Amino acid sequence: MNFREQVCLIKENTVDLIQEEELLRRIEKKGSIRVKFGVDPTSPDIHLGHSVVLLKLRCFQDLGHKVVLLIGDFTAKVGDPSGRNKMRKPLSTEEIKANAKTYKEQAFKILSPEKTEVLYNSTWLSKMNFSRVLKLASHYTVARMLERDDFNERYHSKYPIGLHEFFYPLMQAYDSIALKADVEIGGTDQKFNLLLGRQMQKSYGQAPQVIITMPILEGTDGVEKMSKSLGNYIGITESPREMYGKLMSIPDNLIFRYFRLLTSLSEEKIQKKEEALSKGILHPKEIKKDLAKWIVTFYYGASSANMEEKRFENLFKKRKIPEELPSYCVHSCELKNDKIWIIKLLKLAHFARSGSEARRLIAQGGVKWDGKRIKDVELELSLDNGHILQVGKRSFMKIIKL
RNA sequence: GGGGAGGUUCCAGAGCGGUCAAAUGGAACGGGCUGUAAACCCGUUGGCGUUGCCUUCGGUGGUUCAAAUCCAUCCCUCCCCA
Repeated sequence: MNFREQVCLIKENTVDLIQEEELLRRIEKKGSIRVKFGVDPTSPDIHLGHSVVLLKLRCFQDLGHKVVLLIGDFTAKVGDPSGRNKMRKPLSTEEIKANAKTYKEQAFKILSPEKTEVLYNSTWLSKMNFSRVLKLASHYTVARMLERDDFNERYHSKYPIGLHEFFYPLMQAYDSIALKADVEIGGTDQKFNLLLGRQMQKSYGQAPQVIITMPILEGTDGVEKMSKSLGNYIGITESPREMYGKLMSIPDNLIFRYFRLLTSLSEEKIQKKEEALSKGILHPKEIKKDLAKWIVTFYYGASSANMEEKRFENLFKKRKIPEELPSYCVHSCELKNDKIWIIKLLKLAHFARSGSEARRLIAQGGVKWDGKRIKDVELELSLDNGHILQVGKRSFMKIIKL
């Protein structure tokens, strides 16, 4: 692949690439360049949203470039104010350490460890003395700092901005100087920080880094950005089953966005699918199945993906009861005259948290016993072996007498 | 330091003496429709072997036949001015 083609591939699906020509020049000159990606070891669980940037880094690695995974163990003590309207609470050293470890493990599901250099910014930041900090700060002005959306908003709505928070972008910029980064990549929410890195490198007599921003991925609800706290995320350590199921439940308008940002399927092939969909040749469900399979295969391999696909078809399309299901053993001491009251069983099997909830489920027609809908809340069930209790459309449990 | 607002059920947020297990919205759950979805429609959302009873509206005490609602006090949050 020639250099120009490399740049085109890198550029795919990015939001910003500043400056494209500079990127080309550096690749031509060096062959292999240093791509910086900084992570905040605050929440260790990586989800598909984070994977967008990681996959782009992987793309760099596949082209023979080096990724510098920078763990912001020092900056975590400040907390990135990006997109926040509050100060973050600083983490303890132990938490940071533990998070960094988990992060690395998860990131290497995507990145190639051989082509990744892991560094910690405490290495140089903890050695900064006050005069060096002052020098760093003198290269930037308050007014420019306040241009940043989140600071601006906080400033005008009178939310407190810790003075130390101004140092977050400065420290991040200093990291680029320390690393002599050729490229820095991040989500679009990082644009300000990334640009500042460019400017500070110039102030320190270095060639300014190329910056790349990647889109922020919407979560499974299709509206909000994917995040753990909103509960609309798909974690990369989730089981193949969860992952497949969640992917199948994303809204249709997200299918191609996910294809572009989460798979390495070529743009050309994605466009073919889009076309086939709009012409009605392909059903959206089929394309979504493809997507789910792609992603599950990436993380767990083809056999897992095939298994989940089959299971899914059986469960949802054919409405069959899955072959393997969790079971619950009823202790004989719970039985009266060899029978158990349905309400009690629902509570024991954790299908309902209270008797009232169990009654509600039955009243609403959500409970089935061996496939037959239960209507009577007073029902007493006799348990010989292997009955199946179903609540809602998807939860099944085999009930066994102990 | 001075002034003001407020803490209600999962969340947001009404209620301001009885008709309140508490409006409305979000979320969740169940049913329907479907492609498994989304959207949409209907229903449910304190507990109890449940036509009735019991416990909830920041904590504690009080007024009253009756308190989420009134009073006192304590705790906590937020805003404005300095």
